[in-house]
Amino acid sequence: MAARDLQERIKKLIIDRRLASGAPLPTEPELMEHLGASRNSVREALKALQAMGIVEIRHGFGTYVGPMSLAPMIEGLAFRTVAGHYRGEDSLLQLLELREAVETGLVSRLAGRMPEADLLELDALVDRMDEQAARGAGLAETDRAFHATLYRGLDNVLLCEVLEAFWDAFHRVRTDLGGEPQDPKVTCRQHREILDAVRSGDSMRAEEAIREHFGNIRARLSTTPPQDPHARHNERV
Amino acid sequence: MAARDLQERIKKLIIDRRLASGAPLPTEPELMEHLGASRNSVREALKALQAMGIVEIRHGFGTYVGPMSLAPMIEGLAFRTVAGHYRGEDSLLQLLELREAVETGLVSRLAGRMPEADLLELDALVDRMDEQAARGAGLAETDRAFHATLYRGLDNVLLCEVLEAFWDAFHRVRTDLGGEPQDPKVTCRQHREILDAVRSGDSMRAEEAIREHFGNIRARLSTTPPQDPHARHNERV
DNA sequence: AGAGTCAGCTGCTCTAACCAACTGAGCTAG
DNA sequence: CTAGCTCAGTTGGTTAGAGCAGCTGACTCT
Repeated sequence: MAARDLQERIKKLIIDRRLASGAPLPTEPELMEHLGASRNSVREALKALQAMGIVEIRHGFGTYVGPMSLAPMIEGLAFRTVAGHYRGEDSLLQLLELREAVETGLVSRLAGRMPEADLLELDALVDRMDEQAARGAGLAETDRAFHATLYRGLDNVLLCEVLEAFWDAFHRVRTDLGGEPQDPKVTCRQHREILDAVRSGDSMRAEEAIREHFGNIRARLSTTPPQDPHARHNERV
Repeated sequence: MAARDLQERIKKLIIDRRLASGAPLPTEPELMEHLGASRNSVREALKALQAMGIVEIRHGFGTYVGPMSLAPMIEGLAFRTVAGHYRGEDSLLQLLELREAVETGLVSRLAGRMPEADLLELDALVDRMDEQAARGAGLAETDRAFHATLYRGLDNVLLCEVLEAFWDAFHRVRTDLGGEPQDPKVTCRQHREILDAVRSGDSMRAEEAIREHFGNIRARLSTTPPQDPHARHNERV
C-alpha cells in the first residue's frame, strides 16, 4: 500500500517544488525522512520512477529529475513487439502500420508549408543518404534524421518526439530480430520522392510517396519469419 | 551495474519461455536463485518492470507477465504534461495538438470506408451523448468510446491503443488541472457532424469536422491559466 | 455436507551493514 | 607556486536477515 503512495508523493514533490528536468532531488536519506519510509521502499519507488523516465539516478552523484523523454515508451513498445513476435503475432508489422498510418496523415498536412530552411536541411540529408548508399554504409541514422526533420515543420515538439519514439522502437526491434536490410538505393530514391512531393505542395503525391516508402519496408518485413531467440546472442530486448 | 542487467535478464526470460500476458513468473526466491542476486535487487528490477507494464505483481499471489498495455505511457505523458504546465509551459495544448494532428490525418483515411456495423455503433454513442447532455451528465466516457470506435475502422489494434492512450493522458491532465468543462450540447453536435462526414465519405469534411471539434476544446483550454498545485487537494499526478 | 480455522505459500517492509562511484580538500612532488 | 595524487566524505548499489500482510487450500469441527 505504501509503495504506490511513495511514487505519487515523490511525483507530487517534483510538481510542488516546480523542479525542472535536471534539477536535483533529495538524497535517499533525506527522502527516507521526508517520506517516513525505509531506504528500501524509497529505492523501489525511485526505481519505478526511473523506469518511467521521471527520475534519473546517477551512482555516487545523486538523483535528478529525468529528461521526461519518451524513452520508456520506446522500451515498452519494443518489448511488447518483440514478445508478440516470438509468440507468432505480426506485432512488428502492426508497429510499422502504426507509423505508416500516422505519417501518411501528417505528411499531407505539411505539403507546401515547410519552411525553406527545413527543405534545405532535408536536401542535405538525402544527399548524405546517397553518399552513404554509394559507400555501402548503413543509413539508419540518416533515415531517422530525415523523418524527424520532416515533421519538425508541424511545429509540435511532442508530436516529433512521439514519431521519433515510434521510429526508434521499430528500428530497434527490427535490428534485434535480424531483419533483412533495405536496399539503400531504393530507400534513397523514395526519400527524395517524398521530399520532392512535399516541396511541390502536392499533398496526394506526398501521401503516396510515404505509402510507397513504407510499402517497401513492409515487403522486406514479410520475408523474415520469427526466429528462435536462443539462436541469437547478445540480444537487446 | 547488476540492476540494469537484472531487468534485461527477466525480460529475456519472458521472451525465451514465450510467456504470454497473464502467465505466471517465477517467485521472488526462485528469481533470486535463477539470477544469482539478492531479494532486494530482484524486487527493484521487478518494480521497474512493473512500472513499464511488463510485469504485474499481486500481493500474496504471485508475479505475472503484464498486460503490455500502454498504461505506463499514459502515466509518463500525463506527468510530463502536468509538470510542464505548472512550470508555465503550454504542455497541455501541445498534447491536444498532438491528438488533433494525428486524428485529422487519420479520419480522412477512413471516410467512406467504415464498416456499417461500426457506423451504427457510433450512431448509438452519439445518441447516448445527446441523452447524457440533456440530463446534464458528463460525457467523458462516451467521448472516449466514440473516438475509440471511430479508429477501430483502421484495423490496427496498436494504433487504437495509442490513440486511446493520448485521450486518457489528455483527459486525466485536464481534470487534474480543473479545466473548464465543455458545453455538452456543442460537443454532441460536433460528434454528430464528424460521424455524418465520415459516413458520407467526404474526407475533407471529416477533417474539418475533427478540426472544429478540437478547436472547441482548445478554446476552453486557453481560458484556464496554470494554478497553484497547493491550492488543489487530493491531486492525482 | 458446510462453514470456520489454520498452515503454507506469496509478496511487502524494515533494519543494518558493507560495496562502489564520484567529489573536493589537502598533500606531495616537480 | 603549480600540477598531480591521495584520501576522506558524500551519494547511490547490493546484500543479509527478520518480521508483516494478503491469499489459498486443506483440515477440522459442527
